[in-house]
Amino acid sequence: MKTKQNTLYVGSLAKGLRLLRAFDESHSELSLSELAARTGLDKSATQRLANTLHIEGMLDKDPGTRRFRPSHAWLEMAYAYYWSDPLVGQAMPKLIQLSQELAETVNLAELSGDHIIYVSRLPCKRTYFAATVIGRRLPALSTSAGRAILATYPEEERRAAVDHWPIKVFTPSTTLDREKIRASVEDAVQHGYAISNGQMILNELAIAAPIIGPDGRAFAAVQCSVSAHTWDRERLVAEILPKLQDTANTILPSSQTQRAL
Amino acid sequence: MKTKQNTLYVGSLAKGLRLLRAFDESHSELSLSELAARTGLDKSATQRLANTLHIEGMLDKDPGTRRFRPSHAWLEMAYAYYWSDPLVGQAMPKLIQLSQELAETVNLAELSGDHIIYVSRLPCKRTYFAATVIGRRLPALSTSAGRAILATYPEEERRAAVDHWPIKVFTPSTTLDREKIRASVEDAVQHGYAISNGQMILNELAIAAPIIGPDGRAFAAVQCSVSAHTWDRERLVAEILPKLQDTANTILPSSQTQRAL
DNA sequence: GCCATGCGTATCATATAGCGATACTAAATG
DNA sequence: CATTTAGTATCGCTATATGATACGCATGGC
Repeated sequence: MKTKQNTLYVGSLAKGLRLLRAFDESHSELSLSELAARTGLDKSATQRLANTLHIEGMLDKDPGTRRFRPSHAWLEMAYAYYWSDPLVGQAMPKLIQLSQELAETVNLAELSGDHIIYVSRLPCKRTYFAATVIGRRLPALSTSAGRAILATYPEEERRAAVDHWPIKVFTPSTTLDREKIRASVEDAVQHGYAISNGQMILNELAIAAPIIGPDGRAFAAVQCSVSAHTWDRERLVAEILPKLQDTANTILPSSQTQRAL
Repeated sequence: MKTKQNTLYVGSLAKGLRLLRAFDESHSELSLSELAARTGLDKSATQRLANTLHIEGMLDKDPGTRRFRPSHAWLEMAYAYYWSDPLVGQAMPKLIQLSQELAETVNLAELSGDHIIYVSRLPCKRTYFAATVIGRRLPALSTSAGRAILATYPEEERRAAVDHWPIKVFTPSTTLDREKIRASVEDAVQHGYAISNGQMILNELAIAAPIIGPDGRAFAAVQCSVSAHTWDRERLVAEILPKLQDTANTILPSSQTQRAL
């Protein structure tokens, strides 16, 4: 571990965090050796760190299988997060209102580097599980929210982002052609909203409007996703967009607060 | 730090976690010295640990004020949690359905020691912020969900819990009298549901039905909270309870999975 | 305008606390 | 029953975290 030759860097803590990050949607419970394998740490280190996390209540341990799982503390962290994010407090009542009016799933997404992360989700219809829980991180370029946000950036930055930000395949219809993405973003520049089609899951239509800060830049967006079986672009723009934009426009991030690295 | 004279315990990691836990609803952003004060660690340790957490992306740092805040990673942890909790996947579509039918706020709460924690929330009406976000931990005895869960326990355990589990005052009408709580729990034993009244916030009525496992014990509950201005106990029982119980009954925790310490 | 205070940052000698090889135990696998 | 695999425990070594100290930069009181 020569991650940093920095005296202000505590390696053991960093390793512990590696263990926590070993858990994700496809690794929801891990044994000691799986943990060791996934983190690249040796068995002893893994043992000590996992044990510490367990004692400190960050990992639950099944007495039978001896496998580790995220504990309730992981949810408490989300709770603490919410209080620290000035946007959420502002937005929440308005999002509830919106979801009731539309009777469709409404999300709040924030930019997080070159990804977006769903900060709040108000599912109104049955959908796949990943669409109902908060905290999902997706490549910004592959989402309507990401494109809507990006569209508020100066041209130079838009270019660079479309050229370099990551893309990942989720469905057969996920757009991989960066020129098509560029067109979609530039379209969003013109109209002030972005639409995506089957990027994350087939037959899903999503529309997003940016939440624009005092400097003209967005770092969050309100998004609504519906089924392509019952909706099309025209109806989306006619029936959903107005309220969506109204909502986005009334959410003004407290000026001094920008999410910094 | 003589937290544990245990060679399987990594103190630095534990201290790092202390820093994370220093953030809560009333401490949403902290400076270095506040962190040091709140954790009881000295300035140097705090500096090193906070810096590490920052480098590892667990804490954001405002370049201007140099204060730390929870990062988006805290939400990603919730996301990972959700995949690890077998109940949530089961329950989510049914909760969405229920909230649509009732047009009232529906929550999923799990027992976590002597507290309950809100695992999923589907707000349908404007309420206070804390009621709209997941991860809130509350004394089980002060909530309808906690009482409904407790009511599925054998008499001996119920007694002990009502005698010893913590209570905290939230509103002028929070019940502090343990005998009244006992009555409420025993009532839930009889009827299979619990009602609470203004425990967390004034003029809030809540009703909860336990999700009962194969062993007859519950460790989670479906809860619905409404305004006492427009609802009363009778209507709650007549109009909400049936659907609430139906929903709770169709959620069966996969038998082998019990949340272990 | 200047000094005092408080806070964030950086440095460094020291010993403690984390390291990882190894050995032990228990439970699966064939 | 032999064999493997995974979890648990031990222990001497030294790399690593420690915390006292010093520095620089703001803020604000006088």
